[in-house]
Amino acid sequence: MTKLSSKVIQRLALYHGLLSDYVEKGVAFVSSPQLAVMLKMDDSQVRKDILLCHKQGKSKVGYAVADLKRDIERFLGLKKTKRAVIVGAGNLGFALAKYADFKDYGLEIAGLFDDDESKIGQVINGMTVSGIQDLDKVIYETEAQIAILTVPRRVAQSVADKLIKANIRFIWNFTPTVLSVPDEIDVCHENLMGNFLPFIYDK
Amino acid sequence: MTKLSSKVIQRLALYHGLLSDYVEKGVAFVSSPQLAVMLKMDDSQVRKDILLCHKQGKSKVGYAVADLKRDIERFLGLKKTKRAVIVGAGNLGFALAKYADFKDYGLEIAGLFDDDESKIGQVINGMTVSGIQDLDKVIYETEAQIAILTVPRRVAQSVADKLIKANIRFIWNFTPTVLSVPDEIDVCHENLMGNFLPFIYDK
DNA sequence: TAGATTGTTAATCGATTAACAATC
DNA sequence: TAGATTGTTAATCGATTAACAATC
Repeated sequence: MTKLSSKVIQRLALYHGLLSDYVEKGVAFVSSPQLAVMLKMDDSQVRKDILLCHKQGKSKVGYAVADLKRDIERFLGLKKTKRAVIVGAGNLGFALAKYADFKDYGLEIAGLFDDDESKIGQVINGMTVSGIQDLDKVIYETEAQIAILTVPRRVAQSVADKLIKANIRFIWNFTPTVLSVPDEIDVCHENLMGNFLPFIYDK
Repeated sequence: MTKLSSKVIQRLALYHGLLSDYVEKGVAFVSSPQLAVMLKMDDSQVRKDILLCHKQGKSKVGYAVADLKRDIERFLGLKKTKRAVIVGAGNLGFALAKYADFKDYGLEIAGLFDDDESKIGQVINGMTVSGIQDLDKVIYETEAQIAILTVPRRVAQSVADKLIKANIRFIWNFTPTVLSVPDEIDVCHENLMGNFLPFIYDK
């Protein structure tokens, strides 16, 4: 199969979110023009994306909401469990630790870490904040492959180095720092301000 | 001038961030291949982007760090003050209220709001949490055009409606909900899990 | 000079949009 | 039936990459 582009995956995730809402409202069918209007996009794009994972659209009525939702979940592997540790127990780390929607995507938080003594031992969402010294052990025991990096920028690179030594494969980077990492490590840089700038540029 | 694509703006913001680091380290010149390696991209892309705002590259040495940084700032209007209110004083709202980097981009937080009595009056980063009933007044007085939405998903749409009535033009949506808004309102949907999924898909 | 780099054009690549027959 | 929608191909559009002369 041809490799999926990031954009397709992102769009499928958006459809999936809308479909969850429709399921909740008890709507049985939804058409590509309907989805397109919600997302302000082209309806043939929607159909093309959906065809990647779902072959049962019905003329005149559209797609069966529950079936399509399930097919997107399978296609994107949303039900597969992915274990992650959160490093940095500041407000952002706490916010992500409490983020209920992660579990809809199979993302399971296996630990929450900080090097600040005053934070260690705090309990958030049933999880206790551990010291950085326990990082290796927890990553090893839980087989977590993902690290969510929410530390202050000045320590971002050094913490990333530690994570890589502890065998983390994916770093979800919420700091504004561009990390230097070996090629085999995937970094998802959550460039907040960069994402937002295009919206206010020139307006 | 032709309209800039989002991608170009995002890349310029990334160069800008790297240039800040170089300024701090006292590096005077940086070349397009150097920047390209850091960001794992093509060097001719870097040159093309830079040419949009800076015409003084030097053969053999590259670009003057300080000058290029300044030119990107002017080009993207980073020094122009943009006023925003944060609605939702949970962990994420607090994290963003404390986010020091916003001011590098001219984003000024003019207020922090919540409808939870126990949060109203709390002080964060020199700012006091106000009740939602004060939203209209503060938006009017500060002329804030931007709202950063960090409320729970179930109230996201109704709070967005309030914001639009209060004359907000841009909504930076950190909830997982796709908002329905009139055409003249710009929504930047910070689709966290959607951004991350492409990185772990199939791996 | 030799070699590294910019500025710039041309070629390629991929993503989006338009169009429409087939379907119910 | 008439009309709305899917599935799918073709056309368009835009973004990325390759290539290289000019520069210092």
